[in-house]
Amino acid sequence: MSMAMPRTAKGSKTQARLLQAAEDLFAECGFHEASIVKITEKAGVALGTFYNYFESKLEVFNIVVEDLNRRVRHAMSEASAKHSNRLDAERAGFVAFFKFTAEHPALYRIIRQAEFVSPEALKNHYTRIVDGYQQALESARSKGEIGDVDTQVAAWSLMGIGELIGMRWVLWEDSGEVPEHILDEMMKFIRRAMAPTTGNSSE
Amino acid sequence: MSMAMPRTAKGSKTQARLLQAAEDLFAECGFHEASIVKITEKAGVALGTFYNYFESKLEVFNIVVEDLNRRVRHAMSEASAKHSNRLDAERAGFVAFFKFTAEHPALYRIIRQAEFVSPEALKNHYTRIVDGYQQALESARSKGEIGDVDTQVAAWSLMGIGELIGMRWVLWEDSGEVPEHILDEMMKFIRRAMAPTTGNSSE
Amino acid sequence: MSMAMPRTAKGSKTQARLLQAAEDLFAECGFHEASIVKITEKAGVALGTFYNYFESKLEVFNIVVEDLNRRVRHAMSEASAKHSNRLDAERAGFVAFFKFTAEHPALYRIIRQAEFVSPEALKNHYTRIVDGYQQALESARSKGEIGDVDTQVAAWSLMGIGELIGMRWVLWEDSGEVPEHILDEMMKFIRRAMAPTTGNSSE
Amino acid sequence: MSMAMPRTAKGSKTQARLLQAAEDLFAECGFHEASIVKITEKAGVALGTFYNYFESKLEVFNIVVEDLNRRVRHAMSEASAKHSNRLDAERAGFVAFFKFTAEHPALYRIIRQAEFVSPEALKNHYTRIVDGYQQALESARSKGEIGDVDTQVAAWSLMGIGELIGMRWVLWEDSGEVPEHILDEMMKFIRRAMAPTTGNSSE
DNA sequence: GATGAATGAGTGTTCATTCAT
DNA sequence: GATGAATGAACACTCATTCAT
Repeated sequence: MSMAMPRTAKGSKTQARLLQAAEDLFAECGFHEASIVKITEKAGVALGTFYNYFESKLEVFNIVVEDLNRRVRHAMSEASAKHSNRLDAERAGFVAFFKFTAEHPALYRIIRQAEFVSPEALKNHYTRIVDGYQQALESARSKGEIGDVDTQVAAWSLMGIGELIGMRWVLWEDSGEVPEHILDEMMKFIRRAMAPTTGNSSE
Repeated sequence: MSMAMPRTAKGSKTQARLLQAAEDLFAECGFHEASIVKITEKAGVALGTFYNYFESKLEVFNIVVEDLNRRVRHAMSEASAKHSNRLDAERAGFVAFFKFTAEHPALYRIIRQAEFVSPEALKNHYTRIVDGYQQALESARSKGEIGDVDTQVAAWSLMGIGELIGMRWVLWEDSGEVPEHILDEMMKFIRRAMAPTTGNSSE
Repeated sequence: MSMAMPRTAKGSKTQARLLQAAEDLFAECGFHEASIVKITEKAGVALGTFYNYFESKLEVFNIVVEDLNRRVRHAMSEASAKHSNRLDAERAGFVAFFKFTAEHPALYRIIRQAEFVSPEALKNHYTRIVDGYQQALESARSKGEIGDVDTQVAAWSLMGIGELIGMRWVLWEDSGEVPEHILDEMMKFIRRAMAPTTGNSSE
Repeated sequence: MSMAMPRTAKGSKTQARLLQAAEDLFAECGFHEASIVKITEKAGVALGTFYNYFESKLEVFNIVVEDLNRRVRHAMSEASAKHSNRLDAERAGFVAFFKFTAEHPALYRIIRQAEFVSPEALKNHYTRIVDGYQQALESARSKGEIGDVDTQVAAWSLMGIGELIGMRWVLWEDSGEVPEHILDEMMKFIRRAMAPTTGNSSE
């Protein structure tokens, strides 16, 4: 949240290099294995330089998490924004999420670390994404694009679906891509779950 | 996986105490903070005793994960087994899962650590649970209890839904329980997603 | 000892600010905790500026010690000077010493650090004060104001008495003042010790 | 105060070696320069071994201070005890103090460090010694061996005299001994200061 | 003259693991 | 089988000092 602002352009560059190195290493080896030595080596600066820009390893972790969170939300909302229909937007959002995941495996890997490293960060990350979902769903529901679902539950469910499908197909498969047909099936699942109620009811 | 078998009854007890202490500490402070000293202290034995029963800290971690996985699956399948209808069974399974989560926060907390500590353990954990789901879904589909869904995608989706709803309401709320109406809404969501196809079309 | 002379008035001011900051910090947190960063921050200048005025942390420490020494001796001799009788002068000197101690706890705190930081500084500090005492005693003795005491031993003894009484009542008591009756008792002690020999002898 | 008790004889020996090494090094290079690496090297054990016996560097420092304090007081009281007259006892006590100082320069050097390292330790050290003095003086006064002095002020004064004479002649002189005549003069000074009042009055 | 980025040796401390008893 | 002393590599972090701008 804080992150001392460098006073010179050179300083900014160094700080950016350190942040990138930290993100990479957290993703690659996790919080505990990503030592300051490794981070500074990767960034090509001396050990002590780290502490010119960050107060602690924890601070840099939090910054990286915040940053990833901002970026993934940006990617998702930008992708959704191109579609007027909620369900199309939904699909686009998921595709963006999976793409981001493929390009930044750091997202999953780092978030999971947060449990013990910085519990608040973990909570914030999920809450922010879900809040975005929920707002979109509220609006879609009022337009009749989706059925009369509980948007909060639906939002957390969507987050969960994306999370595990992403883990299974993006992270665990070498391709790093959710195959088209899996994506289709997933969207079918979601559409049915939230379809506008045309008199059907399973209760 | 192996875990040297104790020769005497006393030995078995010591080993069990160590395992329990390890599980507690992994859940409480995470893999890295849970030192062997702490584990042996909590178990009430000398430091060296640990290595009479386990080859390494990693081994005990894997055993704990396997154990938790076995227990949660057991709890879920036992709960489901009481119901003949798949969707009722589904609900019962989720309830069992949330109950287990409430009683063993270790499940989440430890699994997340696995990412870097023992990636295989992470994969196994999810895969086993999902495989169980999938088989149940296959069978339910052939009986017409659920629609013509892709069981693999559905299984991972259910896992994801349970995972995040559990995190949000069991782990993050003091009550440690998913409120009844949230559970209902979640089941509605799932039922609609997998409802037997009665001529509906989502395109 | 040297201390590079600033070329400009602004420079002199900066140097003075650094010296004051250093004195304050040495007194407050000790030599080792008083980092250059803290000193420059307190002085309101950039880190590097420190080295425009001082060669090293040690140099500034020595200067601070010398300075305190000069000031305390000045305070004491000025106070004594107002009295013609040695024993009255003595009392006035002690009062001045205690007052200085109260206003500059740095004196004790810094001097004690000197043991390892700059042994010479420690030695100089005490020697100079004691030398002053001794000269005054010599002169007083020749005038018959005090008895036939060994002035060197007496001088060191007086120093010791002042040192510990000051520590006990000025430094350790919140009041920061030696109570009147303690001062009186102390002076009685000293007077008797050095009283002109009127034929009494305790041997 | 605490200091984990070793469970085996070997452990006790190691702990004792570490304590001795710590005392030596604190005396030789001061608290800050006496690193754990140096201490363990001097003790001939591995770095980590230190932490089997002490919780921190500070703890070992406090223990060393307490220990020195106990020993010097023991040496002094033992020496005084042989004399029935207070003034003789006084002299013997000082001699013992100077002897201890010569053999354990650590005493001064370490105590002075305490200012910032462990202020309580500093206070305790002086207070305990002075308290002992004061009691002895009380008793001597009631027996008429010394005059009607304020024992508290006298005790702190004696402490101060011993402190500075010791520093000047034991620590700063190569001989490491207070020359006989200096000792004599010092005792004369003290005797006069506390002589039984035979009708004299300096006011 | 003033700045602040960069350095890297050094610190206290932790901890999984080994092994003699 | 149980113990606990011993190990030493590793860690996060500090700080006096240098130097290009």
